[in-house]
Amino acid sequence: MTVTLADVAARAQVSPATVSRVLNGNYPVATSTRERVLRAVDELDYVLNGPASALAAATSDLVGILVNDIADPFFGIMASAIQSEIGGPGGRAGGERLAVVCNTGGSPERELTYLTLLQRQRAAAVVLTGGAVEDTAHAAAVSAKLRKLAEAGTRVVLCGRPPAPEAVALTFDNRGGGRQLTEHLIGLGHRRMGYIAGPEERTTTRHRLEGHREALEAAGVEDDPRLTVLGRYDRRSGYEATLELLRRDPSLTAVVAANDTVALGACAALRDSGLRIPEDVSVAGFDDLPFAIDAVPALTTVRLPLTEAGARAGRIAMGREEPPPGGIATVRGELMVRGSTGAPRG
Amino acid sequence: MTVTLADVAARAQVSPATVSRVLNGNYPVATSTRERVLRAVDELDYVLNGPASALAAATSDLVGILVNDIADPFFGIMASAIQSEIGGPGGRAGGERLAVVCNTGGSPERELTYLTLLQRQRAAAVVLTGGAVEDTAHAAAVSAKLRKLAEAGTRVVLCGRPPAPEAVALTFDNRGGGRQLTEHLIGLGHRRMGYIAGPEERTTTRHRLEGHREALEAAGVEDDPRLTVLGRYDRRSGYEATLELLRRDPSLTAVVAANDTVALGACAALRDSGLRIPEDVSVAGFDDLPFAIDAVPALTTVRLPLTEAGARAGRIAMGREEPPPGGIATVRGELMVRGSTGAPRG
DNA sequence: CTGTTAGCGCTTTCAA
DNA sequence: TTGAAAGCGCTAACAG
Repeated sequence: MTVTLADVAARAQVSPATVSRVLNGNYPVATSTRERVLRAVDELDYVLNGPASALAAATSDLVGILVNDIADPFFGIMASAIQSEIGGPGGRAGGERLAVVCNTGGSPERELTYLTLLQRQRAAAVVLTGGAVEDTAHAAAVSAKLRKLAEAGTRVVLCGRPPAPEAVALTFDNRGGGRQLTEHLIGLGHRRMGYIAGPEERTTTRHRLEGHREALEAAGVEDDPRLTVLGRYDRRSGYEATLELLRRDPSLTAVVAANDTVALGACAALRDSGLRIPEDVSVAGFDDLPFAIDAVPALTTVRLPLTEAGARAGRIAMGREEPPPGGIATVRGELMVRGSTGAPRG
Repeated sequence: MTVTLADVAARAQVSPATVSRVLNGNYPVATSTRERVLRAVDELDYVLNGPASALAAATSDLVGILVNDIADPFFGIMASAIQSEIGGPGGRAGGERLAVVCNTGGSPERELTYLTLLQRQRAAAVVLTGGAVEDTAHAAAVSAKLRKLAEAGTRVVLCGRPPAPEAVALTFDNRGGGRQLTEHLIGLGHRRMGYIAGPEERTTTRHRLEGHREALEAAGVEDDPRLTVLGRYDRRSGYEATLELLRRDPSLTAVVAANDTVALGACAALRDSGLRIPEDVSVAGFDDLPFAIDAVPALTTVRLPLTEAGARAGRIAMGREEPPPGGIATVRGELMVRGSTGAPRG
């Protein structure tokens, strides 16, 4: 019913082995033979059987990219960059790799499930993006999984995620970025700043917050715990947290958000409260996603080179670029000062 | 070296077939036997070999989701909804399906490549999202591919894409949405409206534009071809097209954008040109992505139920919901009137 | 409810 | 440069 390699071989009057060699292009085959085979492939409209091929070769063309939230451009941009370096020629069979992105939704269980599924598929490589969850048990489970994947020959790369001994890592300097941002605000004269953090157990959350606190401490500014609110990485969280902060301290002059999306929610809450940005309250985000510049006023934020980092992670995953020395590279953010931050009122 | 099903069978003192049955859960097995097997699986840390399993069963647990631009939340939101209905228990082996998203980048070649790759993997289902490219040759090639996939037992579902005889389709009523939007503007008194369209060959572009023109015609408003500019579905395109429209006709009183992202760019261009929204120029978008409400002023747009449609497409792809009668369902958009549109000046 | 027995379609030594 | 043959690890009849 479905066309097999044997059918192609028969038609091209060669052995199955030869067809396989032509298709994989990793073995010398006479030009005339190759052409005959290729013609037969075309005529029969043959499509290689991936599972069979993967079974025999003990490795597949699958490359998995794990993201926490596929609806968030932060991940979409990275995933796109990673994929752009993976898809296209270069794979084993037929010269193509199947770069696929898997959405964990930020759930540790789903992360593990996807890792297992990719392991089951004998994936050629796996790239994990974004912050990790800091639960000890989960971290250990992920580590164990990554180790097994690596042992089975799967290349494991972390992108925008803290280093792990089992993998090559391109890490974002979230702490440094957070520090720069708060230093900027302190430099403008702010002393009472609200901080809207992400989910508690996420490394990204912790590092950005730590940077914020480092800056406060270095400047001798009091770190009032009531001015920090935990939330999620979405707009709504920014909106609600801002109202809460305003309730706790109506005199605050700035709001630092865990990321740009949260910052947008913060802006909306401030506007709805009749406060002007930045005259009454300054707002800062993080990531510099494309929409940050379209906020009104444009958002002061920390630009993370998502595309560059993703592309590099993709190349490393494909073995087309050397991993950084020690297996770890830190990618820094760049402070983008725009209209949403200014001197405090009064 | 790597643990196989036979190892598990030996350890559990049963036949390989029994282990397989336990793992696939699609066959009666005595509870005590099952437990013994499960224990052995655990003890040996066994992971099923996906390719082997797919080869033997002639189908895999892979479900592919094709998107035009993974960095665009329009697709991210749909993909997330689709995945949420697919991942999790219910699959064949180990009860899990591998829902993966593939980023075509809007390229017809990559679309075809991914389809071939998924065909090669014997994917259980494929969901194609977003507008199609209207090139005859490409359309034919895609049709042929979809037919082959369907013949091979892969379920094919289109989500937010025009219907095709080879598949079940949930189509967005882009034409109707476009019409509503322009009717709304005409109702406010606008007569000179600029239109920023998407890429020429995309069905989404054409349908939305057709809706716009239908509304103009129905109201007897002149459709000046100079007021329509083609572009891409991104912010920059909206920015540049708006400047161009302003150059062509400084008296225009409204700009209708192909989607929200483009509308954001249009807003930026208007602001940079010293024009107020909506006092000087009204702006409208399409899709109602999360950030639309955060624009200043909030964007008037057409809300598309991306999450609902995606979830439904996912269920249909899994065979957990009946396809709509005739294989086609039209999903309507809802006009969201917000602050970015108002009566024309003067 | 469980075991036996053939393959699934391809890759890859090993020979020629 | 090509062919023959032996599996890769699993599933699915078919018996029992």
